[in-house]
Amino acid sequence: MDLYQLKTFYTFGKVLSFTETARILYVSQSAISHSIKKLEQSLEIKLVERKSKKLALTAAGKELFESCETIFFEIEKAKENIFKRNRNHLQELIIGSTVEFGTTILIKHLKTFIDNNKNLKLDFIFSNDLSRYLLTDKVDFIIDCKKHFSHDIENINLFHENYVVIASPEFIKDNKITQLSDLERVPILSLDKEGLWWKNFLVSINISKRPRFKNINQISHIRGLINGAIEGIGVSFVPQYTVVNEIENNALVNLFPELRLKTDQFCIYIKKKKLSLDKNKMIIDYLTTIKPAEFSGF
Amino acid sequence: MDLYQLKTFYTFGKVLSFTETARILYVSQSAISHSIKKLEQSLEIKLVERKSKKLALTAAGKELFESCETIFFEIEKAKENIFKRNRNHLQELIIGSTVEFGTTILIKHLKTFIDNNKNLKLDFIFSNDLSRYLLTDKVDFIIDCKKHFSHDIENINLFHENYVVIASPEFIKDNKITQLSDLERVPILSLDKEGLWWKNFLVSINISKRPRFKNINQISHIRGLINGAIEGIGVSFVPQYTVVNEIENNALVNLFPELRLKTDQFCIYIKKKKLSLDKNKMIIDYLTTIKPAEFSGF
DNA sequence: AATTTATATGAATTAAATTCATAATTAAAG
DNA sequence: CTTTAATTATGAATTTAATTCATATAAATT
Repeated sequence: MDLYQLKTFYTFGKVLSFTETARILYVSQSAISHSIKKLEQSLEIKLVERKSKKLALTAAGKELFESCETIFFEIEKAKENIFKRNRNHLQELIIGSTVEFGTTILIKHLKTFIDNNKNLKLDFIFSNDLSRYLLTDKVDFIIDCKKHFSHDIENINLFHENYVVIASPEFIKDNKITQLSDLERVPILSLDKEGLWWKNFLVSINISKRPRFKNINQISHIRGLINGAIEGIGVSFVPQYTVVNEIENNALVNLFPELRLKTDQFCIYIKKKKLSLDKNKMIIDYLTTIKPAEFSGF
Repeated sequence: MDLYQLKTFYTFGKVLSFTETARILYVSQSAISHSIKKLEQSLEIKLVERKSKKLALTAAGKELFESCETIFFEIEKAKENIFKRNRNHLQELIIGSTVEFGTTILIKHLKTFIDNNKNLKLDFIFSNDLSRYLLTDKVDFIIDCKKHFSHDIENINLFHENYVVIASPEFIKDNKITQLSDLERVPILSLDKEGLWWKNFLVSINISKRPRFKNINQISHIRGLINGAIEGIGVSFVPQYTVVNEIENNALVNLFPELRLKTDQFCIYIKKKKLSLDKNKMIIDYLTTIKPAEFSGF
C-alpha cells in the first residue's frame, strides 16, 4: 500500500472530486486519476464508484477512508509532538468562524491569547458556509451558529447570540414605528431576498401578531444591513453584538427591546480526534473561560 | 514529513543500524543514510545520535518512533480491513517459536487450524533467539519459554514444559546408573559446553545431593541430544514432549521420574496492538483452547 | 598495525510520479 | 435539442526525486 496514494485517496475522500483533490494537493487532475487507479490496482479492489461524472466511495472505499482518518491524524499528532521540541518552530492553527462574529468579537477576544502564545500562529477563515472547511480539515475547528452533527464531531457551547431589530432614530420618527404591525409598511432589510434571515424574529412572535413583510430589500452582508439601517434605508435584524456601539451612540435604536427573540447557539465544532491536540486544547480552554456575556457584546 | 522517510526511520528504530535497515528494506545502505538525513533536515531536529559507530535514537527520535508504532500499525489494520473484503486474497501470519516445540508439537496441533482457515497463509520461523523477530515485526507473535517483558508486549500462558533426564536402557545397564550421583561419572550431553542447559535440572535438586558433572559433551541441537542418548553416548536432559515416543518404544528411559523438576512456562508473546488484528485473535483463540497436557505430549 | 565493519557523501543513474495533450463523457446552459 | 462547460481517463513525454555507485571516513576487532 503506497502511502502517497493513500494520502491522495484520503484527500479525495473528503471532497469526492479528482479535480478538487488536484487543486488541494497542487498537482494535476491527471496525477490524481493515475494515483487512485494505481491504489485500486495494488489493493485489487474498487474504492471509487465512477457512475457517470459523479464519483462516490464504494463500501471498501468508505472503510479505507475511515482508516485514513485515524492514520493521518496520528501522523498529524506525531508532527505536533516533534515540533513541540523545536523552540523556533511555529505551530499553526486555523479557525473558521462566521464573518461578523469572527471579524469583530472573536478577533477582539483573541488578542490576549495571541500575545500569550507567540509559538502559535493563528489564521482565520471567515465564511458563512463553514461545513466543508471543517470536514476537509482546512480549519482545525469552526465557531458557528449552524448545527453540525456527526459521530466524529464534538460540539462545545460558547454563548447564545441575541438578535435585535434596529432602525435609525430619524427613520423611526419619520415612519412612526411603534408596534410590530408597523413593519409591514416599511422597507425590511434582509441578507436574503425572501426574508428568511428574519426567521428567528418571526418564530418568536405569536402567529396572530406576526407581521407580514411587504417590502424586503436584500443586502448580502451584515455590515450592510447595519449601515443601511443607520442611513435610514429601512429596518434591520442583526446580532446584538454587532450594534452595541451604534445603539450606545444613538445612531441606531433597538426597536422592540421587550421582545424575547429566539437566540442562536454559537458552538465550537471540532473533529473529536483533534481535541487531543495541545494547540486545540489550549485555545478551546481559553475560549470556554470567556463569559458568554462578553461574547454577546456586553 | 515524508511518509517513506518515516517508514525508513521506523524500520531503523527497530534495529538501530543503517546497514540492517537497508537489508530489511532491500535497498542500499546509502539510501537509508540519505533518507534519515533528509527526514532530520525537514523536521529540523536530530533523531539519531551518531556517537562513534554505534547509533541510537535521541529523545525526539524515541518519541517519533513511538508515534510510528501507532501510525504503521494503523496502516497494517487498514490493510487487513481492505483485504478481508477480497475473497481471493490470502492473509499472511508469521509465527515465531522455539525450534523443537515448533517443528514437532506446534506443527502437529496447527494442522486442523490450517485446514479450517484456507484464507490464512501460515509461515513459521523457528529459532531459539526470538526476541528480535518479535521486536522487529518479522513475526506476528512468538511462542517462547524465555521471558519477554515490555510495556507493549502481552504474554499469554500456554503450558508448562516438563523436562526429563534420559538415557538408553543399554547405557543405564552398562553404567549402572541408579542414583543422582552416578551422573558424575558418565558423559553428560548438553546444548552448551558449560552444561547450563541442565540448569532446570540442577536447581530442582537440594544442593547437598546435586551432582557435579565431570564430563560434559556439547551437542548443539535437541534432536542431537536425543539421538545421542539413544545411541548410548551419554545422558541427556530434554523437554518431555520431545521423547514421548522414544520412551514408549523403550529406546529411551526416563531416569528419575520421581524428581519434581523445574518447568519452563511457554507463553505467547505479542505486541499489544497486534492483539486487535483478527488473524491474531483467531489463532490465539485456537491455541489457548488446546489443553496444556496436549502441548506437553500426552 | 591490519582488517573488518559501519556510516557519510557527491555524482551518476534509475525509477516513478507528474504533466501534457487529448479523448470521452456528462451536466448545465442557451 | 444543441452547444458549452466541466469532469474524468489515458498514453507518451517529461520531470522529479529517490537510489545506487564509488569512495571516503571512522571505529571496532583481530
